[in-house]
Amino acid sequence: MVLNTSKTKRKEELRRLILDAALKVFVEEGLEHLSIRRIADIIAYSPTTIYLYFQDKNHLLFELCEIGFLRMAEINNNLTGIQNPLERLHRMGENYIKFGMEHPAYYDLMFNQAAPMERLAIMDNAEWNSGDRAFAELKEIISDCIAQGMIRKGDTNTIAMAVWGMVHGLVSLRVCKRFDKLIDAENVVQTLHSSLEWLIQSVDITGK
Amino acid sequence: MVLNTSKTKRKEELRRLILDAALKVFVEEGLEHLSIRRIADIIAYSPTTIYLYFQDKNHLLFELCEIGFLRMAEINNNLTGIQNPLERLHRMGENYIKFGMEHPAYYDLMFNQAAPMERLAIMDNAEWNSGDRAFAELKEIISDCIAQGMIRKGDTNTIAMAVWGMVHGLVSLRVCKRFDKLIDAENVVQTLHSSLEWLIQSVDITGK
DNA sequence: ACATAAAACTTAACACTGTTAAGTACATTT
DNA sequence: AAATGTACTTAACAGTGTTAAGTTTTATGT
Repeated sequence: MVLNTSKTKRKEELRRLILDAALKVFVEEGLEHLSIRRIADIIAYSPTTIYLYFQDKNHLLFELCEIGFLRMAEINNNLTGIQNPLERLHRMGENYIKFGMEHPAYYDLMFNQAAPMERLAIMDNAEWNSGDRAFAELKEIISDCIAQGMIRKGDTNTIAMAVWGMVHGLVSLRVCKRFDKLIDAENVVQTLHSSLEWLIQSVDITGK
Repeated sequence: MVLNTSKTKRKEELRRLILDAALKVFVEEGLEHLSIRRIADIIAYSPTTIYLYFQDKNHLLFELCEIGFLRMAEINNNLTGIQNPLERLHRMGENYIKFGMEHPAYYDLMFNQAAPMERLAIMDNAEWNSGDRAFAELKEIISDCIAQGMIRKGDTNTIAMAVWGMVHGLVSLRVCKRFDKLIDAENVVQTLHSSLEWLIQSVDITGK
């Protein structure tokens, strides 16, 4: 069967229209205001039409997640050129923080919300390609760090989880507003970066 | 005005009954199944009665959070007796993981969900006592670690955020099921502990 | 003991939510 | 021109948080 006929093209166009509308709402007004009916209003179709293009809301949210991962990959383009793997790791963390601060709605959806993952959980043979790719990239940098004796040795998966965890924790607590009543509001983002720096320097074993 | 009259006592009793029912539902069936009407059914009152005891659902969820913090504090009772502050920190992290694994619904509510924090955000003079207490305890341990030259020096707030972040990140990603498609399911919890161990040992500067 | 006042609770409704079964309008094919 | 198939809509179901208004129960003062 031939793809990219004018039929499938028109199908793809409306699909994209739905995603764009969804994106607009949840970026500008937050995930709690993103409803099927709201999307339908914007694109001037009936709510049920959306179900002809997405199995259910979780599937739609998963697609928004995927778009988020693309945006995140874009930000990580500035890693090329940094030879020192620990510096790469640091910069990757900085990018992670930057992404979380600039796109809190995306971040929440990609790493905190249950909905998008439920799509994956249901069909248990499905793979999480975006997650896999990002995690593999992280593991490669960590392998390099170990190979060059820059961080403590250990199982790559274990360290990758540790490093991902430590950066995600900072961003997640910020996005979920857990620092708001504990840390002076003006300094939170600055302190986020300081925290990452402290962690990277603590993990660095060169010259110790 | 005298407190604890039979009037206020009966008020407190139903209040407690509501919280207990809410707790039962959200622990056994998850936060997404916790509705005002569901609680009302269990306690055999009309849904609107709940609004005589809680301003809105966010306030109720905040109270559940507070109960969660009490449970967490209980788990941390095993810290007394550990003199070495870095060991205390490690154990505190272990407790954090344990709590997250045993009470994922609580954990999600306490650290990921927006709803309970919105109660605090609205009335901007309100303090987050549970959070303050836990954060202060963490900062004290970190002060001790610094004083005894066990971790890199730095601003206490910065390091407290870093340490909280690194443990929360691990637990949060697990509770939000972000490891499920990346790490072998049987080993996740074990790897969580290994990751924490790697982090603690990396942060430890004694004997370097 | 009884009228009055106050507290406790319920009914009915509003404005939403995701989702589905059934039906319509239109374009394409035979 | 009739039949098939695609694209889309209408109407409804079962659920959500929340509120205004009304009812019932309890407590109080005389």
